[in-house]
Amino acid sequence: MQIYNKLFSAFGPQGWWPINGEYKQRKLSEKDRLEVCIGAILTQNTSWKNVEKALENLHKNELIDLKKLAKIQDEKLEKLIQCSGYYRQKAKKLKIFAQTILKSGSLKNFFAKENLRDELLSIWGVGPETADSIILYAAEKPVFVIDAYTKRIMSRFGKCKPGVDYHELQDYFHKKLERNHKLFNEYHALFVELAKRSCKKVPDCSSCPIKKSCQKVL
DNA sequence: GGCCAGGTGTAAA
DNA sequence: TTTACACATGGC
Repeated sequence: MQIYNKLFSAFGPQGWWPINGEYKQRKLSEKDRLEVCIGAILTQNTSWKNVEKALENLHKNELIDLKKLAKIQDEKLEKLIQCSGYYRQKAKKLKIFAQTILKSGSLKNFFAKENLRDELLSIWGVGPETADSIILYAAEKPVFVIDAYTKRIMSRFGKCKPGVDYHELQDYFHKKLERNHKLFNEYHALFVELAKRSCKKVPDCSSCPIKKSCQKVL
């Protein structure tokens, strides 16, 4: 919580996860939530910049739509999301995702499932981070999202080992923080913001790609 | 030109 | 169970 407070006072509220190019505070629509899911898959090991372009292409073609995604031709979808990298894999992932959700009828129904996280993880192409991003940012339920930034920064802060296991670090946050999806949303966004910034000095960071970022808030 | 980006699935050791 | 590798584009 101390780190959170430092980050928050340094960077302020992030209002995270851009929907259709802007930061929304209001209640998410079904389409908003679907866009978040699609974004979560497209951003796998990929910069958000590239994902934004792909999302824009999908919007233009009215493809933020489960039924359309479920049956679109592979080649067409691949072309639209090409700029986000791994486009053949991701096209397949999006289709499988849409087809799976449709079995429940809607995202709303799917999100209401008791064991939502396991359901998500059983979908091909959805791993722990993608599943948790969807739960936190689309379903708005409190799970803490761990990503490469979080691991790196926390190990810099001496809170974990560099190669810490995903769930081990997630448990750390779950035990320390109150279960509040807005807090988790903000916290994860602050980590990403920190990682994007630059700074002067940190002990032990000579080879860290984000060495310039961390010291500022320490 | 090399490294990194809001990872995941698969197959070999 | 752990490790290595494929997947692919764009920015710096």
